[in-house]
Amino acid sequence: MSATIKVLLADDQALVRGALAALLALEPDLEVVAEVGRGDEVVDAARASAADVCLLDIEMPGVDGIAAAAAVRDALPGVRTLVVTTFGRPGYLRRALEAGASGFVVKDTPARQLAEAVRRVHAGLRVVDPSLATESLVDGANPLTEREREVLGVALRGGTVAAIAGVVHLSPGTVRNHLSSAIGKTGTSTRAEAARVAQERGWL
Amino acid sequence: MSATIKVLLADDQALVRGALAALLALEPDLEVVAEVGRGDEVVDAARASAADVCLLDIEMPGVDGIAAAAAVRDALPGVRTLVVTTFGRPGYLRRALEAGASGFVVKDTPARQLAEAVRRVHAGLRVVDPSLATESLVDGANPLTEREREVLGVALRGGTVAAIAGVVHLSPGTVRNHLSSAIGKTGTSTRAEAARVAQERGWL
DNA sequence: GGCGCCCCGTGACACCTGTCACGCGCACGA
DNA sequence: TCGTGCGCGTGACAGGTGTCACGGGGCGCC
Repeated sequence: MSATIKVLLADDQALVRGALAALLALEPDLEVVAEVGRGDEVVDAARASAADVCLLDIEMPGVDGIAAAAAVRDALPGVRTLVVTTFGRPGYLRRALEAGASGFVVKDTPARQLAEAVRRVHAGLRVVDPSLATESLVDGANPLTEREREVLGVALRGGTVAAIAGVVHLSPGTVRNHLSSAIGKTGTSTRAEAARVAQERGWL
Repeated sequence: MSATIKVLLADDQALVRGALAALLALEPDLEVVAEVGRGDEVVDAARASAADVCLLDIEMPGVDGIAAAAAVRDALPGVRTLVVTTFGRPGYLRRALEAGASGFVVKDTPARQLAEAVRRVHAGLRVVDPSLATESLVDGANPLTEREREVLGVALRGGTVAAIAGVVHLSPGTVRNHLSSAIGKTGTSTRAEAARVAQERGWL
């Protein structure tokens, strides 16, 4: 058990990663022992560096921060994870906690609170952005079924129903039905709108 | 003429702002004299703090970083601006330079280069991310007409042709023609795809 | 003055989309 | 066992969408 808390940083933007490292380096009881730019490098780097807390951004190429948190929970049960993200979507918070994250912080929070959040997470406490905690309760669960999420995720990139059907290996008619259902559940009238709304709410 | 370079930070994410401040504070010849979270506060803050260089993020609520750069150029001709952004869209680079920015850096760049970029900008040099400079030349100018951009920008949010027509005060048929033209110019087959592609290329 | 380009509008057409109804199979809980 | 919900598929239909052709007007340029 070391005197300092060993922190791993995971963010795809090198500049932000370096900046966060500089910020945390100001704290005498924190030590940045590893930096990675991809979600699939988190577990290996955390093991190699014996990190105590992993700071994970959600938006990363390949494996995102939520999946990385789940991987850390499964592979390194003693390591805590703290998800830091740009967008305060309620769905993100819920999914992050389900993935075993101990904390959830938005990038809007003051810089000084980050170090404190790291300490709390390391102490075994849960840290959740207060502005999101209430929103998350009001929001509730994801009403979309798995197939609806899948179809809507592909629809997010545009393309026709036939193209979507090819990607998800479904009949075009079934794709239309799922899209129609998703449109109804999001209160929209177009699949483009539905995909946008669903993504904003973290339902994808 | 002061010994240190006075830097103003503009980024809507408080955490990133603080982290960048910590990063730049490591350099003895740089001094962060102001931090703002909105584009429309840049000019006033730069004037009040007598900043030499303004570090501007593009993605900001209200006035974005590009518009802020133009405002600084008009109001404070002696102040240099350096645009820092998440997305390396060629169109952003061109528009930033047109707005009078002296530099353009992506958040993917190594942290150490940021301080160097600030020094070069302060010295009157242009700093452009090399990976984007070539792309920008290949890409060329924005092929979309003003009305096409307008219509496509509204189409980005989804909604039907009639809804778009209502927003831009045009006939539905005209909206369809503009969308059709934009679809052709983007090489796509759907307005949702066209809007996405156009945004990725910085054409909006 | 012609010419080209862009903006704006109309009309028509094939095609795609969103919706509804209906069916089948499967898993789960009462 | 039955009912229920979900996934998957089909068929049909009104309405929206993308494309094309055709006008007219304004503007800059040779």
